[in-house]
Amino acid sequence: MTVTSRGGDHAASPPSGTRERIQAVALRLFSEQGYESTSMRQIAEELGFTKAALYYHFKSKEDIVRALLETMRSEVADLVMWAGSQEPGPDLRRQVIARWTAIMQHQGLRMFRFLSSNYRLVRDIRSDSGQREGMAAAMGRLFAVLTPPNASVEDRLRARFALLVINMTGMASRDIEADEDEILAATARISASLLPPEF
Amino acid sequence: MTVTSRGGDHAASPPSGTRERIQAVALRLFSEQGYESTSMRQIAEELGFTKAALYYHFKSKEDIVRALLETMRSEVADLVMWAGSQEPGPDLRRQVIARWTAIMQHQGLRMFRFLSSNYRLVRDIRSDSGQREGMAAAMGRLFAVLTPPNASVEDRLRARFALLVINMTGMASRDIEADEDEILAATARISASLLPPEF
DNA sequence: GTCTATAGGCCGATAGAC
DNA sequence: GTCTATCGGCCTATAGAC
Repeated sequence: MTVTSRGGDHAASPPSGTRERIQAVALRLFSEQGYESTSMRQIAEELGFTKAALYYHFKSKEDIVRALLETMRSEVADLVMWAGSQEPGPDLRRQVIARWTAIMQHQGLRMFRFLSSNYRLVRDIRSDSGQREGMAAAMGRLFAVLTPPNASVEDRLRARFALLVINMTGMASRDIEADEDEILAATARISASLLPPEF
Repeated sequence: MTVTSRGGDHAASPPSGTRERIQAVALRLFSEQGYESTSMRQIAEELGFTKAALYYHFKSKEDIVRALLETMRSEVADLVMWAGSQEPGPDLRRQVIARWTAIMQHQGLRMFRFLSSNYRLVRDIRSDSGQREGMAAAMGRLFAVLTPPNASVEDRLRARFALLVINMTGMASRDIEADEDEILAATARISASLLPPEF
């Protein structure tokens, strides 16, 4: 998955890993400082080379965002595909919460932070690149796993909040002194209690 | 409250309302487009004058942020003071949710969006202005109203999530087709169900 | 209170050498 | 793949006229 072309040569070139390193650094800086206040120069210097070298790997700053979006989209799509292959039921819903938590502990939290702080940027980038299916659609299919077919508005909201509280854990626990593990376990219980009742 | 000085003359000058109009426009643009991509020129033109005139009212762009922070801080402090004067109990907790919802429907949602997208900026601005008590402290006292004295980690998280879901309603309901009123009512029920049980 | 004009700096992006 | 050098543009902020 994610077969995007290099800047200089063609597709599927030997995996130097430079693009991935650029993406990771860029995502970290975007989520910590904001997209606009992170310059191409800063990203490059953090990686030990100059801005011009960066433009060899990505043809523009927005192109880095496009790559980040594709990475996250494919991660969500994978989770949805896995969920679609399982038996529906309370057990599946608990496992979706666990997997979502795992994604959010990887690069996901940074990604989520970036997405919610740059709604317009992301929307505008995605609308000019004719993408097959966006992350919003993938999220919609994920929520469908968590809700009965003709769920009420409240139940549909509950499904969305059940995943959102996981993303908000950092913000909510900033002033709570307790191990991270205890906080994550408590959040998982709260998330499960938010899910709409059995169906 | 909020007796900050004008740019040109001294304190308590006649309420031309220009500062307030500048704050409102700036907050809207900051929350919609981001702080960095909103320029002083754009704020000024939206109000029908030029950038230089803006610098008469606020000595810098960060100074606008300082004024916005003070406005929000005093709103939270007022809510905390009111809650402190009431009888504790389930009824008070429901009313705090209702008042929080009201604040968030005023300028609060924009403020919250701005705060969570510009954590570093806000922290750096507040640390060099020696402010008596920050918003974080005011929020802490608000959470205390919603939790028993020696609450568990889970209950403390529940209190924070109960308020956070109200701020997250817009994001969670983006793909749900229903009136705003129905969504708000459902969110209020979910928020109440998140509060830690009676104490 | 609002204006024009400008200083001084950083930005994204490109050209072309190595 | 990485570099130096540069372009054109927009930014925050200030000076000084009205």
